[in-house]
Amino acid sequence: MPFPAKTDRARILAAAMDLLARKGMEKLTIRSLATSLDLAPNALYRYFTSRSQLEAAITAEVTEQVHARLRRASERKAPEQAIRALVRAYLSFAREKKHLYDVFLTPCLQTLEGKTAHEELWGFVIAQVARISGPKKASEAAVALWALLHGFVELEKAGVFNQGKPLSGFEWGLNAWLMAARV
Amino acid sequence: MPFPAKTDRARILAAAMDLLARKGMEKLTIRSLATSLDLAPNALYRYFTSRSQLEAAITAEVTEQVHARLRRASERKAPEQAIRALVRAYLSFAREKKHLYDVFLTPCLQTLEGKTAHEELWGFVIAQVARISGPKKASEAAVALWALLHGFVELEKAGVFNQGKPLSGFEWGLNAWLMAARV
DNA sequence: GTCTATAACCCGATAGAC
DNA sequence: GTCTATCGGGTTATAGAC
Repeated sequence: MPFPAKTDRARILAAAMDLLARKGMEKLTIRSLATSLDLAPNALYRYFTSRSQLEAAITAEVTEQVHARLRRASERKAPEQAIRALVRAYLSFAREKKHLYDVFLTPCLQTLEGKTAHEELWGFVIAQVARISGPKKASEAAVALWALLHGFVELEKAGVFNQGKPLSGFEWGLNAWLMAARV
Repeated sequence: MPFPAKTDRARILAAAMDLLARKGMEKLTIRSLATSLDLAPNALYRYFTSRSQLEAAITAEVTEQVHARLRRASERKAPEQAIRALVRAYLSFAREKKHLYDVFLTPCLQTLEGKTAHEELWGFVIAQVARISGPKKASEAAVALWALLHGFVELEKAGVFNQGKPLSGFEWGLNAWLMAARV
């Protein structure tokens, strides 16, 4: 074959993740990505039909990374310790991989049949919450926990509380959540 | 003078707010904004030195609108009713003015001497929270409340909880917050 | 079938005439 | 203070080499 494939979808995605983590989403362009792979820019359109398709694939990949981290952090732990470890892992991911977290909650592609990476992660969070809250209020408590986590990350990044001790505010909120969630 | 001013800063900002509310941030370009004002694109650079300056001014304007809404919603109410009204006003703003809320928590310009619109709003929220929590834990409780609000808005928008009754999840979280905040 | 090359259309921003 | 003209850099999309 005269033009053997010099790349593939996984290779492109890996290069995109690397570029995103280092430079952020605005600097991740088709051209810069192609350059990092030693390809002509439009060669990428054979694997991703548009930039938004690429973004969706990136979001799915980020979500799987978050999911894996939370799973590892909470496994083989008592219910409440599992939640506390999950929370720490979530916040440290958001801080360590700022640029990845930026695209975490944007629309994402389906991974398996009819299920998005977000939905799989959501199911995992509910299961962990149910261990301390029981199944009855697990869904509601999980919404509140995730909202607290995500809201805290974003507000801290935006710098709205000038020096209002944001982290202790988060811990106050987590304790309030635990008080209400414990069965 | 051969070229009398056809516009001014307030006029441009008003047109930008209108365009933003109707079409969203991606459609708000220097060119589209200039067209809506019947101006050449670069005429705007006399009033805003860059697009990011314009965005910062828009964020300040949005923040002032939110601040005004929350203030109106909570005035002349008992502490806990004021918080509940403030929360409803916040969520309804986020839903009614989706595109405005999108830019709410991005960096914004100073309005008065050395104070951003965000900081002024933050001070107001702390004061409202302090009415039911006391001054001691007001700052921490305010962080948690705002995180819950913002996180809920964003997660709902992202559609991560497939049909996990998001609103009842928020109310569950608000009740948990109230339990812990009440002095 | 995949890559190269290029066209046509957006964007933000700047230079210089009036 | 506004205009025309233009630059550099994004994007999609297509024609054609191999």
